[in-house]
Amino acid sequence: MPVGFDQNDMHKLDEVVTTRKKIKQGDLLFENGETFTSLYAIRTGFFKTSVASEDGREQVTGFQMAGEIIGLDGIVNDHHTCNAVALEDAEVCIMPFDHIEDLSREFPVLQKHVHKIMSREIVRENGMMMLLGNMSAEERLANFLVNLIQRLFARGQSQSEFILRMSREEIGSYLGLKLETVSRTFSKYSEEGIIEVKQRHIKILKPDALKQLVKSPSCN
Amino acid sequence: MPVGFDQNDMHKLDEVVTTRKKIKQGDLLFENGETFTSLYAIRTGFFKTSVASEDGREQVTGFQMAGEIIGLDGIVNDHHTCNAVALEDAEVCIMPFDHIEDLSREFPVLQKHVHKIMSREIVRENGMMMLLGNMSAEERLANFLVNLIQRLFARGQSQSEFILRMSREEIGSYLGLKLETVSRTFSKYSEEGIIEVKQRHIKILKPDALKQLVKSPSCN
DNA sequence: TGCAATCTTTGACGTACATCAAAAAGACTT
DNA sequence: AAGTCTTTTTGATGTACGTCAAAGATTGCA
Repeated sequence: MPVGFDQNDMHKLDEVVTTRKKIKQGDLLFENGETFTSLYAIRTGFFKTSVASEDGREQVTGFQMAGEIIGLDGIVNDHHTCNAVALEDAEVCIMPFDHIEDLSREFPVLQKHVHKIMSREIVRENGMMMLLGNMSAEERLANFLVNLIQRLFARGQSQSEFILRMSREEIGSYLGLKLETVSRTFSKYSEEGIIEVKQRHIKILKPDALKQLVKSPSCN
Repeated sequence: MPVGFDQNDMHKLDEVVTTRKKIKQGDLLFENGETFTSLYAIRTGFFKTSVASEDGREQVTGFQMAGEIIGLDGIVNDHHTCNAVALEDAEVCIMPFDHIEDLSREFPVLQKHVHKIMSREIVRENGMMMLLGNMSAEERLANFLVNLIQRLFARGQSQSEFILRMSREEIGSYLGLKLETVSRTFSKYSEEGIIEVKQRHIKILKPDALKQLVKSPSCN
């Protein structure tokens, strides 16, 4: 993943990434309370992470796609504090964290990489706090879509057309809204000709109109 | 800070922490856009961190007190993405991040420490997402107070009586509420005999009643 | 010591989103 | 292909919190 290695280094780094695991749609990769041992690099598929309150309310804390890392929450207390569920059949690389720590003492560039991944997550969550604390339903959904588009684009997929991997309820949970509000807001965009919505199939007609609705540093 | 060192190690670690800086109440420790060089360990005083949207809305992302670390947001892009303001006269240790990285390659226990600090922040923000996405005003404020009490207690201060370092507006911004709602909720608790409020002076009368209002894993 | 500025409280009223409900559209099963 | 289950959409109504406004309280400054 990181750059600046010779062949020999690469072999050592490969070690960290040897074991793979397939997760079926709907299955847990890890869950709250589980002992933390590894970070996971998503090779294919799509995940959501969520936390739950004592009385059972669920908050989706993120949607993760190929190339992204999950499991960082487990480092502090050697136990995971959130659940990670595959929203479609997926494959991950299991990266034992002890091993990552050993190697990143040896390779400064890996060390830096790990630090940046963690800091990026902190910054993303700062952006989510802004979204949840200050933004209207319309702004939240626009933000969500623009962010999704950017990440799909970075992976070489179409920016103008895609299929949502998650339900209205999961989007709502992520954005601090109820599913009905998410649905209504989709309909509103649709009426305004900004997007075309057919269930989970989304077509972006006016990307600029959408970006204009995003008044806040988009959360990466 | 971390344990498991001999004298010799300690001297090396001390290096990281040599430079100190005083910040006057109301002054910035760092701000959005500023180049990132260092993390800061708060020795004394009280800070808030906040992010701003394009159109100027502010979201307080955290309140930090003695012993806590700020600046982690700057690591990803070598620039800070939030503002850190002293809410009272403060003193911090400046810890150049390059130096931290060098030393943590040498000392596994420091390395682990750094990782845990970052992961702790991620978990805290997960809790904030739950708070902002799912909780009522009453639950949010109870959560805020219980968290504050715990942290003050950990520092040997009174759990039952303290002075808020921040305004109603800043509390509101942190909790995704308006200052009037914060004030009203304080008044409500007061009427119920749970706390006593005189401006920024808070006395906790029924700590258990407060804890019962917190239905979610308290955000550390 | 008084006056301005700021912060906090409280009241009256408005609104964005939640809730409740039911129909419509897909998806899954046998 | 029919039937069940789940998801999504849409409408009608409710409410928690926001907005606007004004009166204390506190702090700072001259």
